[in-house]
Amino acid sequence: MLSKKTKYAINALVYIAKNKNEQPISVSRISEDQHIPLKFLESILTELKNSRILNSTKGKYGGYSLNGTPESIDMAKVMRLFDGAIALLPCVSENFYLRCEECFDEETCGIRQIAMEIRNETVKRLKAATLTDIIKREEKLKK
Amino acid sequence: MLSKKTKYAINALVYIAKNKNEQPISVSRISEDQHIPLKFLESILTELKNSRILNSTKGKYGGYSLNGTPESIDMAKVMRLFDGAIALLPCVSENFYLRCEECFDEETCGIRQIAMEIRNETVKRLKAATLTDIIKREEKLKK
DNA sequence: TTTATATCCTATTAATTTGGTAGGATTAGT
DNA sequence: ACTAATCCTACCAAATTAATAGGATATAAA
Repeated sequence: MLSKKTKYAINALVYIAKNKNEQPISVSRISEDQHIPLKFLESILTELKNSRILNSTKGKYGGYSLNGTPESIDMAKVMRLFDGAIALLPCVSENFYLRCEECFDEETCGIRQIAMEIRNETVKRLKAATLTDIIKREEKLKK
Repeated sequence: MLSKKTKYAINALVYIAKNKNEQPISVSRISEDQHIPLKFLESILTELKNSRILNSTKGKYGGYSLNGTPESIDMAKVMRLFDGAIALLPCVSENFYLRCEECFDEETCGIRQIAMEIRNETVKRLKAATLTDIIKREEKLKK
């Protein structure tokens, strides 16, 4: 399951991407439009900024804008930032590898192999899910 | 991520499946062999029994045995029992559907569609991961 | 230079989930 | 009766998740 943080983050990013020709967008505006608790959203956007997914400008008329193109920001990136590993088992995680404690021999573990296949498939799809892709899908669904 | 409960459950089930020609297998034996805390395992096996995945026989020489064939028990079933939904979003869960609170219109939600595709793929693979399949994979990997 | 409106920073808290224990009642084979 | 097993109810501790509080700092415009 995605955490609320990740969902909020993706919603906020999509929102910013949709309005990216405008000025930087303020936390309070996103908070109201997307019904995300203000202070919570603030901390989320700070994290996104710290990991260089967003830019920020301070002061009046300031706010947040995408750092890269909407094609360069995908769900895998956001999930990993807020929820950590995507894999079902830590021992098959690309970015957050940990040995499974209860596992005797990693190399011959049956469920590990399955978890690895699922991770490959899932990561592939999450990486394809860029902001652009998400917005395109929404437009198609609206017809 | 799979919870420890799910991992313990799968390990225990695989263990029982491997020794299924023997008498029913006791919690304490599985606990020792698989390094799973006794009382915790007890509660896990009780849940597996309540949902008819295991049979139990009480009293001396009692213990647990598979209720169905090892082909009929798969990871999807076990995961759903202990961790709930497999899907990344509650609104695409087959067995634990819940409306996404922050979502305005489910029908036109871009990330929902992505989550649905991932769920389909993941569930397919988890259902294929029966006890038999897991054991076969382990045997292959051991060579 | 004041004011309005932003982000930034540090800390704290509340709620939920996860992982695990404790202690005894009940059942059944020898 | 004894032994070894499941069953049952309750409890607890640690970790994670979801937020809130309160102010410091920066910036554009009046």
